[in-house]
Amino acid sequence: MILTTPNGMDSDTDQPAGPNEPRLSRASAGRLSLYLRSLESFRREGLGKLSSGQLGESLGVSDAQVRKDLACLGHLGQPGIGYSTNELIDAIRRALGIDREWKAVLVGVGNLARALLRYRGFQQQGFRLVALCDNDAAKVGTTIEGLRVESLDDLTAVVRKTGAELAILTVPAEAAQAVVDRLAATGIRGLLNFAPAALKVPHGVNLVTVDLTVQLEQLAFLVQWSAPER
Amino acid sequence: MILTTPNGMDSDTDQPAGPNEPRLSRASAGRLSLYLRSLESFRREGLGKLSSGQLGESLGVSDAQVRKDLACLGHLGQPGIGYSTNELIDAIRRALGIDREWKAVLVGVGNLARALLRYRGFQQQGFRLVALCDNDAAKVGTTIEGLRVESLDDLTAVVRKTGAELAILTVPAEAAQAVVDRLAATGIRGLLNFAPAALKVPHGVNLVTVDLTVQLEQLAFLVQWSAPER
DNA sequence: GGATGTGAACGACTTCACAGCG
DNA sequence: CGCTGTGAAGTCGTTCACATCC
Repeated sequence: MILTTPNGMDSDTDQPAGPNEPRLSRASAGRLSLYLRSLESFRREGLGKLSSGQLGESLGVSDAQVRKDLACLGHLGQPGIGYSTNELIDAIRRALGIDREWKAVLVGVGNLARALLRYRGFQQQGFRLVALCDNDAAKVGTTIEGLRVESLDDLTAVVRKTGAELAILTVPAEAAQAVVDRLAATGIRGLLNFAPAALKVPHGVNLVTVDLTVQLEQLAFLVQWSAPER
Repeated sequence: MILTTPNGMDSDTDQPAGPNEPRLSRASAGRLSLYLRSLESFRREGLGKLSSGQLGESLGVSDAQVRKDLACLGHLGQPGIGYSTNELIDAIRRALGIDREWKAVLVGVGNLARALLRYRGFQQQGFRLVALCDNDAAKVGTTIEGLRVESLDDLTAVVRKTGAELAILTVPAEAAQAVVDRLAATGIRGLLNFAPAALKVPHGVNLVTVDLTVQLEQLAFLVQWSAPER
């Protein structure tokens, strides 16, 4: 499988062209995650089969869009019948690369980090937080949710020992780039960044940034220019 | 100003067509937030003027893209010179509707809520958390960061008294839809949802969902299908 | 009949390229 | 000359419509 690489904005995932299977755009990948969430919910309700229309409706996506997205994963649907919930879930997890466990190290032990540590949703999707790092000497050595806080200086050792491939950044914006550079040097392959900063990552390291302020601003924008006049 | 309404996916911001100023796509709006972050950083460094190239480079956006985005805000650039940092910041804040204070009520007092409460970035961008609600009787009446936790049953009164227009949802996925319905009834106009659930909002209420698991999945996807074979 | 898979049409967004201004 | 603003061209993604299969 190969993914299409439209505009950049973050990450620098250059695609070193593999075999020419049907391409999976990043937009599709984003929706696949959502389909997965819906499908799991449908499965809990005991629904074994569903149509593109049903799946789409729950998310506000057109049936055609759903079929297009799913078509990339192979011939999973049966005309006249629909898709098997279980097969879809498996196929999507495979396509997203989450049909296995991913280990992540959490860098920056603040309130957000604590919240993420206690969040069960990550585990459920196969993400495991295996280590904690911070440069605050007062925090190093303390234990949170069963994990000992390690020094930032030991980053390389920690990554190597735990085998973490991903890192979650919950450090202040000013410190973020420096931490990224150190993380890149450890061979980490993916970064989930919560700092409100535009980060540069070297080739081969993937970056996804979640800027909560940006999300709030988008919301304000929508509200501001939507219906009822004020 | 009026915004273009491409595909839905979340929110239901129907655009009741206003005067035909240059349109601001949602994609552009997302970038404007990022420009803003960069511009503030440039300003802190004392940079009074900059070009579309400089601004774009810091974010991995082409200079042409930056100019196109900024062109919607009026004639701000001077050929041969560039843009004024201050003017740009003001114009973007106006365009995004954040040239004023937005009050928000936080519903669901868990770890994430605590992290958000302590996060200073919101205040800095003009977002103020003015109230806290939870349906857990054990939490009601306690105080966090100077805010008293109110009962969910008092939601309407709380919203009315504080004048909150936005709500931030940090409740479990199962509870989310019910809370949304109650919030919608209070006349809230925007929702920032952190629950991993596909929510339905009535007409006139705007929704932005931040699903942290989705973001991690995107990252796994990128790493999985990027360079170095494993 | 009911639902999939898919080319073709369409629309939105991005990049290109250049005229025009400071 | 440098940089903006902008039509034109190009690319990407979504919707339509229908042949096809159960």
